[in-house]
Amino acid sequence: MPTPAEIEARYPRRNLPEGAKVTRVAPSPTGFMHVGTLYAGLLCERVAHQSGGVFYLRIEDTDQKRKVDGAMELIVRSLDRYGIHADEGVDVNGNDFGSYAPYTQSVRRDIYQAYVKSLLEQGLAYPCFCAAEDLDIMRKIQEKTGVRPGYYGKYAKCRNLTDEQVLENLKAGKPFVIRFKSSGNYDKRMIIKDLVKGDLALPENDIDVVIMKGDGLPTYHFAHVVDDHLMGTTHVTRGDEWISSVPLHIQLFVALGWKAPKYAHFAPLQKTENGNKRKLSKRHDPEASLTYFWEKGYPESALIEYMLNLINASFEDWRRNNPDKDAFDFPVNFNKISNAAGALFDFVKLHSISKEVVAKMTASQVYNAVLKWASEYNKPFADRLANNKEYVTRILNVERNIGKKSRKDIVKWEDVEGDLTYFFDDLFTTTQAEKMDLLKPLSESDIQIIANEFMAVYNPADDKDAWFAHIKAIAEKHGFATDMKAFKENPSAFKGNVSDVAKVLRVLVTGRDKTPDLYEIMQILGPEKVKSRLSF
RNA sequence: GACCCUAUCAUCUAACGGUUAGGAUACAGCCCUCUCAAGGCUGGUAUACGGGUUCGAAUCCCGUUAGGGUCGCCA
Repeated sequence: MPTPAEIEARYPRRNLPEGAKVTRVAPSPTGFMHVGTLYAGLLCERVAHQSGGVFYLRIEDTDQKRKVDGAMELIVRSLDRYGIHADEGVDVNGNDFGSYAPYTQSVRRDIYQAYVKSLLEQGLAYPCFCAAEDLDIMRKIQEKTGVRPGYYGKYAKCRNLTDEQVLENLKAGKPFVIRFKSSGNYDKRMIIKDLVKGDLALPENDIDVVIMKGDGLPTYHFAHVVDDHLMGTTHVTRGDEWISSVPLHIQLFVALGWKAPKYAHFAPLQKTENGNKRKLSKRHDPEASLTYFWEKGYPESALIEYMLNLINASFEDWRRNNPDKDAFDFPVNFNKISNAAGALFDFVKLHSISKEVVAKMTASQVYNAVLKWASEYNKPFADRLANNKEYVTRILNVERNIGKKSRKDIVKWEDVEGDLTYFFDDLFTTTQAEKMDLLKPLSESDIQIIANEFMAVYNPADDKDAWFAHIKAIAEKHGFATDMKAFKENPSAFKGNVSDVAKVLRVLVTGRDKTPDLYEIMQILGPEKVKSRLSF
């Protein structure tokens, strides 16, 4: 086992310029990627890199029971996918890169143990032989008698075992854990400076927490302190469920003679249910998992922009003033994180952001993204896309005026297939009856006449104005208003207006009464398809 | 039960003792218009409640209520 001095020598203090921040994201390999991990990762990555510092990835796998195969890969790929790249950490195969390796806690066992040993020697820690059942009973008694539950003060039974007693237990082969011998006074408060929450007055920790478990691995508390010291983390960013542990963590830093990092605790993402807000839960909420967003095909940049918006509300203004900049250029600020009570994960807002993001993409960018999505989640659709690249790209280009007033109707890649149905004969399944239903007030013979007359004059070579002139002419001939103002002033004088005539063509050609620009649709479909759909 | 945190439109939030309480999203209406979008314009009973402090409170203090969190050999 190395000595603390040897370890310190192996992990020297980082030599970084003034103000450079070192942050990390530290997920557990449970096989579940929570959106909150992306949120934290994005925040930390931005803060570190915008300050000229270091962002690293650490795998917190001290709970071997929850470890899942392939989880490492999921973590790395997830972050990668959203453009969050660590300077140090592990790769998809779990291999380390960076000079503070290893970055997987279970591999750092001897490091933690060296420090545990040192605390033991200083009398700042002790072995505890209490069984889980004994602790349960103790807790129940405490609850019943109304005392604060926990292993502290007179309830810390193993705290004052003599060397002989300890030796005896060890000889008997009794399992044990190592506890920190706390000198804190619960009735005293300590001021904790938090970058997000401000100053907090928290009671000192007086609980003799477990720092090393029966399996020889550290608990989160101990691993956090040892790793963030050795790896030189300057800013610890994590969920605010950790706030009440900060006094303990500070205590541990002091006991080990180290300087504690700065802390930034953010509130977890919430959702509403039955009128109440609650934490997004991995058990109950599919949208808590990043895989949900992959399955639906939310553009990565949309989720990133949405998260930035939650991190700092000023992102919106920044985006409006910098429409063409990369979202990663947005300066993220700890102090402006104000989701004090926990922000609701708002899909309506995400959708609005996503529409903007997609509207800024070119048709071929959209095509590629949809194809990539479909290859994984909708194979038949992927084949169709691959076999009709130019055709689909043309379709996606309808009313796509980059930088100008572009259509904003695609939220996520999943939506695209449904918008394409009437461009393919085998997907175009609207029946004659359904069409007539959509055109309801008009009679079938009226519809037939309009269709026939349009077919007679339809020329694919016409430009849009000429095309529309035909529709107007038909409208006029049959008593439909061509002047909207005139129609509005006296609707009863007309059979309808031009839009009703256009609607006939729209429904016959597409099977829908709401579509993008009909002229462009006809151009893309080509005269053959247009004619066959207009004929009865 | 103890301790901690939080409370502004439906939602995310701005305001850090002086604003007609601002913006975005959503919603509604109007305009534009071959439909739908997009775009433009307009709109709405927001400072949880009750006390203080102050010339002046969303902002500071106290209490109430409501939410969230922690009290594990899980992180």
